[in-house]
Amino acid sequence: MKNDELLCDCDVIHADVVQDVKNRMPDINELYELSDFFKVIGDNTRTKIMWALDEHEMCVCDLAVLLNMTKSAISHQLRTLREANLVKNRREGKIVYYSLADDHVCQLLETGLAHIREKKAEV
Amino acid sequence: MKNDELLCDCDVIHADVVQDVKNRMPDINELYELSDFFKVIGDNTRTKIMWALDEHEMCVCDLAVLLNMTKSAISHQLRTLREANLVKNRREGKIVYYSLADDHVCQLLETGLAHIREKKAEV
DNA sequence: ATAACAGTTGAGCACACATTCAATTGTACC
DNA sequence: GGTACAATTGAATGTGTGCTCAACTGTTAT
Repeated sequence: MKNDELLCDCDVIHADVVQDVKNRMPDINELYELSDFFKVIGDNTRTKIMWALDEHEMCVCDLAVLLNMTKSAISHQLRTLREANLVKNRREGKIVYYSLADDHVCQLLETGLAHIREKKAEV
Repeated sequence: MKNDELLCDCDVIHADVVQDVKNRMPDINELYELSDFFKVIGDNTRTKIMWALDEHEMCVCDLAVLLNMTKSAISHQLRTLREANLVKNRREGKIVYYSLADDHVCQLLETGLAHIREKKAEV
């Protein structure tokens, strides 16, 4: 079976460039992890949670009140964020406090926001 | 109708913190744009396209060959990237060449990759 | 022990979205 | 004009995922 020919429906135009780029591309699995990582950030609820936690550590209830959502919904999203190493938590009795994992995270958000504002200003 | 009470299923625990964070949160619409922006980056195909374009400007056919996908699929994704101001293009005869919109984009990807590698090293 | 409540979890549903397929546009060459 | 091909587009399909709902866990206090 010639899978390659079947999938791509065109002739190679710049074979040298393609080969060169192919050689220099990062590890394919790392790219998977990278897009998955950005996918986690790329959700409105999770973005709001992260901005909130950047201001102050909060418990699930606080976040639920702030964003006007159920504890369950918040908890599900916090789990996703935790698994992506974006937030960390600490338990104090019945209450679990969440905060951003590190400054890295906040920095990423700021850079993204800067990009948006910049592009808007250009028009 | 008391929508607030219906949605959030818990008592306020740290009312002062919640109020304080609420006051300092960025504009809600800007947060929407921000998460949408990261959502665009957070796709495996688009991530691969961006890394490729970071190495060299390429036409749709080149990308299709490189990633072993149809021109149509690539073109759809390029449109999404263009609308998010992540890539730009120039026409030369029949061929349209794509490249990254600016260094900003590459920087974001690098930061994300650094975060992943860092977290992996911690374990 | 048991009641109360913060938080978690799993299944199910509804919606979003990446790819496919088929048709169309834009440009170059004859 | 007509053909060839790069690229785009719209509709349809199938998969992924965010929220809901209900049940459950962990901790505190009586």
